[in-house]
Amino acid sequence: MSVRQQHRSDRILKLLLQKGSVTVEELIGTLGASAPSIRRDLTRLEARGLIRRTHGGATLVQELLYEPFRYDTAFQTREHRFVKEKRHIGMAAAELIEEKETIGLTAGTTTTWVARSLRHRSNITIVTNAVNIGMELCNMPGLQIHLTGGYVHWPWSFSLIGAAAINFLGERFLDKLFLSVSGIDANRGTTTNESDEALTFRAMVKQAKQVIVVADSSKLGIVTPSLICPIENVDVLVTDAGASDETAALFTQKGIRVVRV
Amino acid sequence: MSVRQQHRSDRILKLLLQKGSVTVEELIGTLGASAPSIRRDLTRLEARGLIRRTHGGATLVQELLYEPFRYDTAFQTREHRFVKEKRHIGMAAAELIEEKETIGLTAGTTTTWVARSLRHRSNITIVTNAVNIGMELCNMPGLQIHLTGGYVHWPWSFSLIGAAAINFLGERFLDKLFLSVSGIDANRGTTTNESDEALTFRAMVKQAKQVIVVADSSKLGIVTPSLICPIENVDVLVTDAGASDETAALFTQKGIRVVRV
DNA sequence: CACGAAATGATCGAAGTCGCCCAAAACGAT
DNA sequence: ATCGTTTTGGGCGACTTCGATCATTTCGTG
Repeated sequence: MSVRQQHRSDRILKLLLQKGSVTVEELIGTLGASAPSIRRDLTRLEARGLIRRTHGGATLVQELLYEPFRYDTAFQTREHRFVKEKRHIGMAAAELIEEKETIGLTAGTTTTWVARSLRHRSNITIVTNAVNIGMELCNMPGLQIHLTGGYVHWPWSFSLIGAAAINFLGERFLDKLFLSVSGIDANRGTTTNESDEALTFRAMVKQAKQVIVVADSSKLGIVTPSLICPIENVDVLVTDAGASDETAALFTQKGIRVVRV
Repeated sequence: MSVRQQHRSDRILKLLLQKGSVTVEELIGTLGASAPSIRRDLTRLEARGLIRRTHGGATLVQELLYEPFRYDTAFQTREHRFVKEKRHIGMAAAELIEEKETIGLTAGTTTTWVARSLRHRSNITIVTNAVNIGMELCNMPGLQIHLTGGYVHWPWSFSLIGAAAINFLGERFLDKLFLSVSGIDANRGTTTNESDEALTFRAMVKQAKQVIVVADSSKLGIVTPSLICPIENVDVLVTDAGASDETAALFTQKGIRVVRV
C-alpha cells in the first residue's frame, strides 16, 4: 500500500551505514514490517556478507565502512575469476609502496585491488586513469588522488584514455607505476586489447622510475593485440602462486624481479 | 488508448525520476497499459541497467551507495529535504539538452541528478569534472564521457580541480554548461565555498555557449565565499517551485530565463 | 546453577506477483 | 489490400513474500 517498495534490504543497509548498528525492534518500527520478515532480510544480508548479525539486531561488516560504495552490485561485475588471487596480488603490491611516494595506477581489475589495499595508508599521492579507483579512494583522508582526464573507453573498463590523458601525464612523474595488463610475455612484452588504452598506459610507463606489473598467473605468456611496452621496461612482476618455476624463470632471466604470492 | 507516441519506457523512466519509485499498478493506471506490457518494459529497462526491479514495482538504480556516507546530520537532513526538488530540477534541465550536443556538468549534487536523467539518452557528449558522474554514466552506451582530470577536492565533493582540469577545459568547447552552485545572487553572481573549485567551474563557464544554473530554491539569494562567475554570464536558471515570484523576478530582470518546476 | 524473558528459526496458509503461452491487434512494407 | 513482423493483453500455473504461531535456543538475572 505504501510507496516504500524500495527493497527493504536496501533500507536496512542504508540505516546501518548511518547508525553503525540497529536492533530488530528499531527496524520493525522504521520499516513497518513484521519481525519474521526483518529476520529473513537480515539472514539474507548476512549470507551476502554485508552485515553481521547480533542478538536482537545487526551491525555493519567493518570492511563496508571503508568502502565508498560497492558497484559490484550496482554495475555488472565483470569477472569473478581470480578474485582471491587479485586481492593477494594487490596486497603484496601495496607493500612495495612507501610514504611520500607518488605512484601510478593504470585502470584494471588487479590495480583496483592495489588501490583498495591503500585505503588506510597516508601520505601517498596517487595518479590514475581509472575512474573507479578515483571514486573508491577519493574519500580517504591520507591520500591525494589525481585523475588523468580523458574520455571513458566504453564498454571495457573504467579507463580514461586519449590525448588529454597523455597530455596530463606529460607533466607528471611517478616513483612507481602499477601496470595492469591483458598479457605479459617474456619476449613480446606487456600487451592489452585496445590500442588507445595501450598508448595511455605507455605514457604512464614513460614517466615512471619503476614499473611494477600486477597480473594473475593466467596472464603470463599471453600476447594480446596492442603493445604497451617492451619487457625491458618492466622492473617487477607481482603474480600469484599459480605461476610455475619455469614461467617465473623466463622473466627472471630478463632481469625482472618476480614476486609470487 | 495511449495516443502519445512517446515510448512507454521513456514515460516510465520519467515517472521514476519524478517519484523515485513506482508500482506496477501505478504504471498500469498512469500509462493505460496492461500488466504484462509494463512488466516487459520493466524487464528491458532493468537489462539496460537503468532501473532496478522490486516486487510490485521498480526503483531508480541505487544512489544509496555513496550518498549515506556523508552522515554529518545537519548536512544530510538538509540534503534530504531537497532531494525531490533536485530530481525535478535535474529532469527539467535534462530536457533542455538535444542530440549531438556537447554539454558540461560541474560537480555537485544537483548536476548529479541532471546526469541521472541522461542515462537513457543517446548521442550526447558529456564533459564533467565530477568523478561520481563519470562513474555513474560510464556504462551508458549512448553517452560519450569525458573527465577533466585534476586532483580530487577532499572531502566535500567529487570535484576534480586544479591546473590540469583547467588545462583540459582550454581545448574543449561546450554547447551548454550545467552549473551547480552553493549560492546564486542577482547582484553578486554565482558562488561556491572553495576557491580552487570556483576557478575550475569558471573555466567551464568560459568555454560554454550557454550557462544553465541548476539550484534548488534554498540557494537563491545566497552568497558564499568564492565567486564562480558574475550574474551576466548566466543564461538560464532552473530551480524549484519554492522560489517566490519576487525572487524569480530579480533574476528575470537580469535577462535570465527562470524555469521553476 | 537454574530460571524466566526474550529472541530466533521453522513451518504454514493466504495474498499478491511474476513469467510464460497463445491469441488478437497494430504496424510496416511490398 | 495482404502478408509478415512486432507489440499487446488475458489467463493460468508457479513462485515469492508476508505475517502468525510454536518449539527451541540464547542471554540476563537472581
